[in-house]
Amino acid sequence: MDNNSGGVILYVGSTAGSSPTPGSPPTGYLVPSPQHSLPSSLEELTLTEIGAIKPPRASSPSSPKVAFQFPEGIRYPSKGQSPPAPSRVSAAKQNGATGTFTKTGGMVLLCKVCGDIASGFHYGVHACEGCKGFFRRSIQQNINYKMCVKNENCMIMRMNRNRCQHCRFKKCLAVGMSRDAVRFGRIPKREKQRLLDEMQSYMNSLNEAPMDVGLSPEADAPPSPNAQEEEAISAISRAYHDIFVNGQDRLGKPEGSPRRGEACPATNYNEQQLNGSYSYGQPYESANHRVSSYSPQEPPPSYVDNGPRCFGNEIFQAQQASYLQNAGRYPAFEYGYPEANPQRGCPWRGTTSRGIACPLNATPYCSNGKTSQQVWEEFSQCFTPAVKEVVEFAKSIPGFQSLCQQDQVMLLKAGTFQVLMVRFSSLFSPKEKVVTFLSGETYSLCSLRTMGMGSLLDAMFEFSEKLSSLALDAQEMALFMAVVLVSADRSGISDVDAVELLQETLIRALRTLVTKKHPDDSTLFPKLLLRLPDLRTLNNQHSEKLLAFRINP
Amino acid sequence: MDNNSGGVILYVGSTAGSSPTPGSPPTGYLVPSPQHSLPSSLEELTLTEIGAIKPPRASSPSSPKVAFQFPEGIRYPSKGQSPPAPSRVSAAKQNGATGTFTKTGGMVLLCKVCGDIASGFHYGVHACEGCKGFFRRSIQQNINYKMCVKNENCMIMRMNRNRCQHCRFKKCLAVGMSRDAVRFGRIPKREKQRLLDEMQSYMNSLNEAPMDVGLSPEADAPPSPNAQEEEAISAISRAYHDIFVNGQDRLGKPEGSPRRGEACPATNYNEQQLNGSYSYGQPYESANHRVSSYSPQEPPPSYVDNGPRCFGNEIFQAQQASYLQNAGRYPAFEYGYPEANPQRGCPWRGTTSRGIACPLNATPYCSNGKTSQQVWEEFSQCFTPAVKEVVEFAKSIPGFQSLCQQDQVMLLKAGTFQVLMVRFSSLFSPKEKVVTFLSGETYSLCSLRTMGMGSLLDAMFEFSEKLSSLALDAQEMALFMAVVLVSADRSGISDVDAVELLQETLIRALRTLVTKKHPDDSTLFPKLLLRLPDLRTLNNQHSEKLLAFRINP
DNA sequence: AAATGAGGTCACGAGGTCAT
DNA sequence: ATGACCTCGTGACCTCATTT
Ligand SMILES: [Zn+2]
Ligand SMILES: [Zn+2]
Ligand SMILES: [Zn+2]
Ligand SMILES: [Zn+2]
Repeated sequence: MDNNSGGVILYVGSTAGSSPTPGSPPTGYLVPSPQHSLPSSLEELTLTEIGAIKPPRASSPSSPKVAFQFPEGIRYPSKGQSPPAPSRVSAAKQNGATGTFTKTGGMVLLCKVCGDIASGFHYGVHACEGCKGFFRRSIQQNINYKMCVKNENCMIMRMNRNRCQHCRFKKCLAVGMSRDAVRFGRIPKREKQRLLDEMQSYMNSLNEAPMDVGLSPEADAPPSPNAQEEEAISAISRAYHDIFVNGQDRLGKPEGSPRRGEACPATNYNEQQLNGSYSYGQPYESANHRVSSYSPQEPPPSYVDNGPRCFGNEIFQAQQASYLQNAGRYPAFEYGYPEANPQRGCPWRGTTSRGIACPLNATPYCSNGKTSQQVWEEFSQCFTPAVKEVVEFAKSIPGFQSLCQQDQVMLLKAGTFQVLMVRFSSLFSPKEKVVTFLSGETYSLCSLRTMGMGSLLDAMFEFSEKLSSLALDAQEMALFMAVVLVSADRSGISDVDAVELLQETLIRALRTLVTKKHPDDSTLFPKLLLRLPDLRTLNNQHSEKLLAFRINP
Repeated sequence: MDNNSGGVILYVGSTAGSSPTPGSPPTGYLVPSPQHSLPSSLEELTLTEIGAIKPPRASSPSSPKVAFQFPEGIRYPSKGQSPPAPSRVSAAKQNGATGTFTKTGGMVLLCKVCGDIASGFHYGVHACEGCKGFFRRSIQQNINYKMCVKNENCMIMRMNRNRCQHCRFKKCLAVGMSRDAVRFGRIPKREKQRLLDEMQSYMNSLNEAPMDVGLSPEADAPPSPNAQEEEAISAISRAYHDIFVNGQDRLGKPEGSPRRGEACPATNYNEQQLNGSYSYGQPYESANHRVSSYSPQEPPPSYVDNGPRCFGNEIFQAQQASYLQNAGRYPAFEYGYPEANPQRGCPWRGTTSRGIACPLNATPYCSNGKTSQQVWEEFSQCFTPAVKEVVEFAKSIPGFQSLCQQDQVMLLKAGTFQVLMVRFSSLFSPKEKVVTFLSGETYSLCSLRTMGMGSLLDAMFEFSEKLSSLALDAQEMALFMAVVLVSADRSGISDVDAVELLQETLIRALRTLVTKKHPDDSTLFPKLLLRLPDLRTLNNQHSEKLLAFRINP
């Protein structure tokens, strides 16, 4: 891959940059710069901001913004500069390393020596300002750096490049820096084209075969954030489709065969942990036994994704999809549940006995004989099959399985209800205040209210209304669900940082996606995020309701 | 993390381009650079404070040194740059008492570890020569300082920084010093500019002059759609400052006279509605008689604070901040240590009887005789004053008073705790797991835990950590608080649309602000929004905790 | 003319020094 | 052991030669 020209291609993107123009109207996430008209031609590609971690630097207001992201990741101070002049783009930089880097047709290159952002092609190699200066100094005064205190094999990275001059210089030479490798003047057209092609194919390869992970020639090239996003988007979209849309049929089956084989690597949560009587919902009080002493767990936040790889971006027409697809597909009995099986169409249809258990079926006449508590308990039970799907879906989120088991379980406990709420929100029809079942039957809010779920139902309707007004498509819905899951309450999470990291990645991916699909509506993304608090509250209300019934039937 | 490297910015006078003659008195403030004119009074004030801060520096009593011009930060001297101001300022050094510290565009930064004047950005943090050297020595020879003789929670300040190496080193790490965080080379313009802007906005917020925002020459007067945003930003920033910063002193007083008169227009909520035993917290169950089980009550938030002092972030680093602000006000000894004088500084100080009621004082020894419930109840009561401030703050949010009274009340009920959580989050020091009071005392999580607030406290710490990592400045904090308020649960809201509209406006304003201040960090805005779900959960946990005590003391 | 990198410049901070 | 100073390597920016 990158080779000769040295340097790792990081990002590119022709989507509108999301970095809001500083000072300019806020609306804009994305808003491509005015003067840059888009394009197809290579040269036109503008760097987009990657939503990344701390990235983009916006230059002067009108200039095309650039963004890039940083590979390494943990934290860095930002920096950057903003030259009024269009040509040289100055990027922001994170930690101390940075510079004005050039954007070659929309890509950011990394320093071949230390991985920092390259400012150009120096001494024959794409290098950052720091390494460039270091190399210059090294050859000018013929220095004799003092021997390496270690084994002469120090890893040279942005953060530690100054710790061993000996090894840094060695690395410089190793990657090919040389006084006579200099190239003057502007980049030859064909060279530029070559770079672009390379990038192009690199990007493509990411889509087709996400196995990039270790392929980078230089060990130090972290996966570009963008690639990460793309992968997350496609992996999650696919999982969504496979599991929630196509997989519908499996809903309720006692045992599920691993998704599509490959999609479901290994992990099997302890039945004790996540099963049986699910009590998703904020694990508060209960799960909190973690109290004082923190649990030891130390799962490495390593990232690598195992998830299924993506394919393309087809656009599924979401909710309706599953709705339609499943109609008439489930044999009622499959949901074997307590009582029998009442209505058709209801996702948890099989779970309930004739109009009893499934709360959604809880129309007045259905509540015969059962106490509210029973109904509620069953209500929860009904979700068992759907819960399993959520678990599968979770597993397919790139990075989710890298979390330690405990954390995976905690997130699922706290987030499953929320994910399901999103998933089934289309069943609520806010306008008419009715719940529509797969069977096509509808129940009015009023009738359901008699079950004692008044406020919860009101809130659910409200939520559904807001969500549906956003009119998300399947891909967006999928990403959003993933975000919802990893945004669940962190109580009981042992490695919060790892979760946050994952969350950040997914949020970024969501923004990228939403921004791409609705470049004209910059409010969509924030609106989506604002649904999260509502979901938490819904989750709490649900948990409480359940608890209330248990304590005080 | 990152940039803000932390540190307290102190503004010091500015002389137009006159590089301070070393040794010469700083008198020369004034003549602010063309575009930046700051109130001279302010400058003087600051200078004074500096003097106060470094008192012992015996020798040169008159050493408030430093003066500079406001950096040319804005204009790029394209050609021969002529840095009028010598970068390295050697402060008065007559007797040998001196220090070289850098003045970044007219401001002096304080050591994040001990509060002394910082000499630069060392190991990733603004630190003084002493702490820098101390940290260097600590990591070079891997030292094992002997255990702290106290509770490992020694306050580290200039005067006593050498008393406990263990705690000093701990503090160094806590504030982020690390070999991996070093930054070499010159400060990127961007960052410098950012610091300046922050200071600027801080200065502005100090002034009443709300309209500062765009004093820039060309600032377009035409009311753009952003006008609304701009207005919201300045109105809210001002209110924040007036109410939470200046008004601090009133905290804890049983009764408060209306803020600064004007700030408190008219509206007075029915005492019955929002008063006495506040029950902010999610109004769910309660507010709407909807539903079944739970009894409504909600308690108060818990925390404490002390105050005032923290403003945002970069600008004032909590403890130092209070240190600074109070300088000259309190007899120096007050800052002493834990043992010193417990009470002062605690906001609800006045509300409680000696060391009893204030939950934060609820260290084991304080909880004498009281039941947990009592403590909690009183704890809640303590917030009465702070709650009133939130009400005032709410009223000053453009558009808030346009909502119907009921909705205003509902939002306040559901959102006050959350606003307070944000407001006082700086009192929690996640790293050390302690809560710091104005008095300088810190209470460990452990001791507070004995009060039975375990999980809630854990969550609060977690939240504080996340929030502080975003390093918001005062303006951002203000806007965020406004957003938090209007993003509270909507249960019981009669005109949801109106609230949503207001929310949207505020969100937009927040984004504009954040984007303008951190053009290089596009993830900040989403990160902020992601705090909302956490706040909801915190709110619920809090409500529950309170309820639990009431039901089962 | 525009693009682009070698070199130079000098603001800055890591480390070392040494009086205290 | 501390911390005020000092030295020198770094790297953000700039200028200018070279090439398209
Ligand atoms: Zn490099
Ligand atoms: Zn080495
Ligand atoms: Zn210090
Ligand atoms: Zn100590």
